[in-house]
Amino acid sequence: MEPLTPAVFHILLALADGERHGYAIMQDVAAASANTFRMGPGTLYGTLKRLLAADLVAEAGEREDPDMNDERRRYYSITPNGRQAVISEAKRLESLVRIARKKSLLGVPAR
Amino acid sequence: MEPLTPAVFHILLALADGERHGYAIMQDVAAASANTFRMGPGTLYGTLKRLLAADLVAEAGEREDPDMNDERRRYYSITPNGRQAVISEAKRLESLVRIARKKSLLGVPAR
DNA sequence: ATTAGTATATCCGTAACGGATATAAATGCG
DNA sequence: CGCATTTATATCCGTTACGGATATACTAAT
Repeated sequence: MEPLTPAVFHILLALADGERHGYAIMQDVAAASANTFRMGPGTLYGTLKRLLAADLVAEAGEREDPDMNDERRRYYSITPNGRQAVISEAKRLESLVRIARKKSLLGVPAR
Repeated sequence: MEPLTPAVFHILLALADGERHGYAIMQDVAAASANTFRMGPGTLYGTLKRLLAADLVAEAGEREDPDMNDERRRYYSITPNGRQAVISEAKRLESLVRIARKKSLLGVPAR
């Protein structure tokens, strides 16, 4: 199944620490990439649909929070399969970065 | 232009430290990814053609080495544009890995 | 009330992937 | 030598994914 496409990886990464609705994922991705990677609605909802079918993401139950309850929102959470997929993709990327560093394409490791 | 597709990134990474012919790139990629990522000839030569058109890669002159001179081989080298593209893509990946680490998807930084 | 922002969804053209296939030269080996 | 395998490049084409445009409608702010 790997490697994951950038869109898939970004979505799973956004969901890794808690469920989110679609629009929030879009904002998260834009923020996380410092606006380097812009994911339009076509990509987002299309990808989300595929992720649901592949059981990497599941639709979460309604928010119980009485206030922040926008009827329109649909919440998504990452599945065990999805978590496993992000992890192994993250490891793959890590090893690519390591190779890039070995070839002097990157500076001192920043963390 | 970014993000780069995995195929593009792998090819540029393979060319980053010296020119190579197509088949050698394929082997390099397989080795670098520990056979995680297999790039068939369709992807390789198709992508190479696009990279040539985009001026990220250029066809290098003939090998002067008299021995290892397989007439069939076509050698490719990375262009300044190509180098700049791998570098910024590598930085992008680095920052994604950093985010993944922040979300506890990765273990202790290995280097 | 009207505008801007939030939120989801589909359509569809384009680009990219990637397996299959073709071709042929170089190499290894019994 | 003769033959199989590996090396090497190339194209074709079906399938998938991306991503801009568009549509719809609810919410929030002034």
